[in-house]
Amino acid sequence: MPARASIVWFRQDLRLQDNPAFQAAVGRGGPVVPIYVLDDAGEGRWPMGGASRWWLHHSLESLDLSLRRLGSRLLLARGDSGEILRHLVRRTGAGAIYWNRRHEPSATARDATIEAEFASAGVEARSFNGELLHAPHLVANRQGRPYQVFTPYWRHCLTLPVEPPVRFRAFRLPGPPTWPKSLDLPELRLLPGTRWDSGFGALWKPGEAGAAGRLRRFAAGAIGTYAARRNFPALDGTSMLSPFLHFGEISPRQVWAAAKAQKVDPSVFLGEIGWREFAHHLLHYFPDTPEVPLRPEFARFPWAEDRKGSLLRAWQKGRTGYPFVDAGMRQLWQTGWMHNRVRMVVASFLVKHLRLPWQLGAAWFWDTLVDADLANNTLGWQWSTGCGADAAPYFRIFAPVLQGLKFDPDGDYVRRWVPELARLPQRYIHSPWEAPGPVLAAAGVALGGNYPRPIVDHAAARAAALKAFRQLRR
DNA sequence: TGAAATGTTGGGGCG
DNA sequence: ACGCCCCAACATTTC
Repeated sequence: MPARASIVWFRQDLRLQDNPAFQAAVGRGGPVVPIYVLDDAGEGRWPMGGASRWWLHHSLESLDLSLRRLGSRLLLARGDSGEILRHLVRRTGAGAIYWNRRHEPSATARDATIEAEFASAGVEARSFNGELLHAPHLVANRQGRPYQVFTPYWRHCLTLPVEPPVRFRAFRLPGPPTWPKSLDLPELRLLPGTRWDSGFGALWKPGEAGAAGRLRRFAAGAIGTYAARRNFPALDGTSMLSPFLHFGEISPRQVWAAAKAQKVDPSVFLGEIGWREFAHHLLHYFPDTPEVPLRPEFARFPWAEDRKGSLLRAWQKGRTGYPFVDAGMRQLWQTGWMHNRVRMVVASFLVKHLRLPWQLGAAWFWDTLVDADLANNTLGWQWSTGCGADAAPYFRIFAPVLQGLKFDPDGDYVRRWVPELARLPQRYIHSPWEAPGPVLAAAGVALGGNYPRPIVDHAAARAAALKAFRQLRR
């Protein structure tokens, strides 16, 4: 008797290589029915943002193409995951449904319900870990408590074995006798109405092939100089794998194996993979941290008034008057991505110089980053604010001019993303307000005209932030 | 993966 | 030769 069909429920694992759920379905030998379900209500308070939807659109297109090369295809649906999957099981007579776990609070709760339902209905429902090197609930310190400091967490993880990636090779993937109904990709309406995404396509190739290409290039090149060059945003010194990892177009095990295969010491780079693991570990144990500070005293932090939202808007648009900050915010808007050094600087600026709530920054990043990831975004913002795990101490306030001088010494990053300052001499590129009038005029810069004056004074803002943080300590 | 203030040291100009 | 001052360079402390 031929095996009954198995359903593969694709989520944030949009790949065929090293995909445990997909591999389990293939291994069963019967027809395989791949499906992706867009379930906004199932995401709780965090339905995917605009940039992520752009990415998802192209990634689904790419996965469908890969499956079609094997004589299969990707079914698309929109709505309640449980309902759609129940219907699909009935329609295909499937005997099994497999998926790779996600670790966000809303997803784990929903998946547990779905798994239990199918089990009691006699359908084999199994979930796998394809998203992380180490399942978050299996890592704890000697007291059985979650780690709250990165270094001991990662030191512990480095003693654990990492599974080698599983290679998938096939010419044909058996499908069902007739394919159930599917939405067409445009019907998911993932692309924006107004085309703010014009700059995305030139930089990004979403999908498994794009991910593999980027990893190959990074492993053959920049990984060797990662430690020395990663902090300079004008250089191509980082892997830029974050969106591919978020959507699971490549697995952390594949990244791990590729990094370990190089002659150079990859430990600084792998430490960044470690931060991703740590973020998921924390979100697992502290599921309300996307909204609530881990340190409770921060509930009474004296945030500044921004009645008309003009400070927030200036930050979002990259018009704060601090070139390094503005360059970062414009890179984000135009490409859906920002260099990590600059993320730390702009986050510190929003929270400490403007004293606006970190949740506003997290929401903006969520909507504009192609790599928006609930665990990473939450960790990053709470870390920057100083209200989270292993957090920056309250007195650690990045000075936007100094950060620019240190990490963009030639001003190339600013010139690229803030073109109205491009003709300023290097000496003034990070502090145009210090330039003499004739120098500004010669460079075509009109402060308060085509480029703003600083919206806050650095020294005064720093003093006010320190005062607010001192108040919190009592 | 912080910045600024304060302290220390030593070379050099100068009376 | 000596003391004094200035200041750069670096170290330490503080927020």
